[in-house]
Amino acid sequence: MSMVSIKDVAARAGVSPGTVSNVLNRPEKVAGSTRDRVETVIRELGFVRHGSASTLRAGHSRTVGLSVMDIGNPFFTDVAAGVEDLASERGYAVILGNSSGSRVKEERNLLVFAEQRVRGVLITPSDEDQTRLDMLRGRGIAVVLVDHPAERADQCAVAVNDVTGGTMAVDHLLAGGFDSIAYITGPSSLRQCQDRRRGAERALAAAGRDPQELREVSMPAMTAAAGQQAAEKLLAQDRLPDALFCANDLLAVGMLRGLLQGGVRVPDDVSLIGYDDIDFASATTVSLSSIRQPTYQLGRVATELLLDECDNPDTHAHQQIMFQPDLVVRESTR
Amino acid sequence: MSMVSIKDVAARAGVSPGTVSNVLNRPEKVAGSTRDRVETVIRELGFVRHGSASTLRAGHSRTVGLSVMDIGNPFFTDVAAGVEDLASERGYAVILGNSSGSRVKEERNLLVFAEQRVRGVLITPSDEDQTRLDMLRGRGIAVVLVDHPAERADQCAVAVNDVTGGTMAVDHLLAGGFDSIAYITGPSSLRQCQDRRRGAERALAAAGRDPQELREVSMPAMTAAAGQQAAEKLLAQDRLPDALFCANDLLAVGMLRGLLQGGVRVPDDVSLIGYDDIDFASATTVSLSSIRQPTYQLGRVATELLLDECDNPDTHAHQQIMFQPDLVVRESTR
DNA sequence: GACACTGATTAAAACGTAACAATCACAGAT
DNA sequence: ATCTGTGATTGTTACGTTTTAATCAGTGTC
Repeated sequence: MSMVSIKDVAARAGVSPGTVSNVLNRPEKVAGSTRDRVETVIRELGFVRHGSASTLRAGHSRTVGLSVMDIGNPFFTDVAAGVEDLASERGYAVILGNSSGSRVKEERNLLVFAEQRVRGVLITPSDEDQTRLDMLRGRGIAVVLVDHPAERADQCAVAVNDVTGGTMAVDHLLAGGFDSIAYITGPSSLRQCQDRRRGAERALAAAGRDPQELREVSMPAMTAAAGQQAAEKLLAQDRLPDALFCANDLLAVGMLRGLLQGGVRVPDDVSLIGYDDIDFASATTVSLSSIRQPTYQLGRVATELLLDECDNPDTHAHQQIMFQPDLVVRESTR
Repeated sequence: MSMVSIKDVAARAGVSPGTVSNVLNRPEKVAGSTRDRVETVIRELGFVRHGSASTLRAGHSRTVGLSVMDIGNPFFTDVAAGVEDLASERGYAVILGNSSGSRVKEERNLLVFAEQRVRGVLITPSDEDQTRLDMLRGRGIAVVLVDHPAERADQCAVAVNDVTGGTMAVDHLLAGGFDSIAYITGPSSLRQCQDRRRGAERALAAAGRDPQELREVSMPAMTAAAGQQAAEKLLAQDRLPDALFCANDLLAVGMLRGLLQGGVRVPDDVSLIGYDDIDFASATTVSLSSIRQPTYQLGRVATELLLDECDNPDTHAHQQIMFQPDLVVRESTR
């Protein structure tokens, strides 16, 4: 219980608390001999800096917040891996918040970030409401959008072109000669879902077809469980589409499971393509065609921008980066 | 930039800072009318409590640390979901640290936890070294072991019986009449890997066979990539085993992929069983038999114990909880 | 021997909050 | 009119660190 403070270290080493603080934060300012002495005492006493006291006095912490929509989705864990790698290289700690797609949970996470006085926040926003983010910025907290393009120029953002991705997916399905195509999607409030749909419609239009004929099955979540329910919905209808475009791989995995259980053969009866190209996509019953995104890079680059904004606020120039997705063809569309 | 503090709120509401603090922490101590007034001012000014100042003064924070071995493994994200759900129900925030199986990263995460003065730590330890955990306890930080039994009685721990699980898996394989069985495992330093092996050997012994005949392929990581490499190793050997027991499902997924690519049929040529029963296990090319663990519960119960130790330190009694695993049979062992 | 200069160290003042003892206002009892 | 008790509020102190200005001890110069 007896916390050892910077004063205890100072007393034991025969220096002032200020010197110990210098050893910790500006080692070059203190003479080699005293530095060594202080460092041994720190080790002897097992001193650990009180982060809160430090943050309070310094006015800022060495942590960043990361808010993701679904920690159970490998897409986001890959992003998180990229964030954490770069952050810890730069000596920052990451506080991870999972909103599970719920607005209130996201709000609560942002509140925690604000209370902890994180240096910056990386967020995959679950809606288009910018006011909460502006609130953070007003508090001097840098905000970078992840997997979301910026509609304004006064912020950094890193995204992947989802319209292009949607077009790629449906172009690929159309090339297979499929007639009726359905789009299996999550909440239509999600920009990702909207954009991928727009891309899909664009592909139809480019092929000289009516974008309106794209059937849609919308689910409240983008999980495997939701995908399976979508399959049941589809099977209950009279006529099955020829090809399915799922808004992410989890939906596709669940859809695949549901279809097979319903006796539908993939790709013989129905073709199927997902989105994200998560690691498991190549391991499913029928391996999944998908749209690959540079996921890890997404997290890493976003963090790069965030830390630049934090550490060089004067020279920092906001950037909006847009990656391009890739088509990965596997069995489910052969 | 201009941070609004408790004093600003107090001035605007015409009360003392102490009263504002009371509104925040012991609302029942303050008269209804003043409470309402203060609360409106808080909203008007957009005041957010300075968590660091609060922690510094109060001597403890409202956060717990969670250190997992591999955030890319669905097993751990399920555990994390359980932890986060209960923690946020109780008003605690979770700081998630991913050690990626590296001892130094785990150490670094624990240091961050100590600096942040978290109230408690939940950890899936990556080795048997208790000194670092005792160090935390010495600082007044509660520690609960997750997915790891306690060898001492002075701590809480929540685990699943891995020896039983290993026995179940190999019992099941033996019941299929398989002759030569191999154990595909991660680092042998991991208790999980050891215990599951012991369980496997026990099953062999109980069947009147020599436990020594269990072949072993040990990989440095427990990922799908490692599983695929293990498959290549196995295929390079002259004779393939009849059945494979993989120490977790990620290894099994990779193994499955590797075997199929090598032209080996599952389960016709080789039977395969994994461990954890992650969500994807039922969606793989050949659906995976596995050993199911109460993963979400593991995280939830561990957090329950941790918060009890934090909030009721005097009445708290340390508990060691051991869950039992279940066998799930699917195609890969039919 | 006084001087300025340099590099190393220190003393002291914050940072925003929680907690405790002290004060206050006021009603009811004597 | 005084006292007591109660509930509401306030003043003050301390938490552990960082930071700035001030002090100190040398070293070399004129």
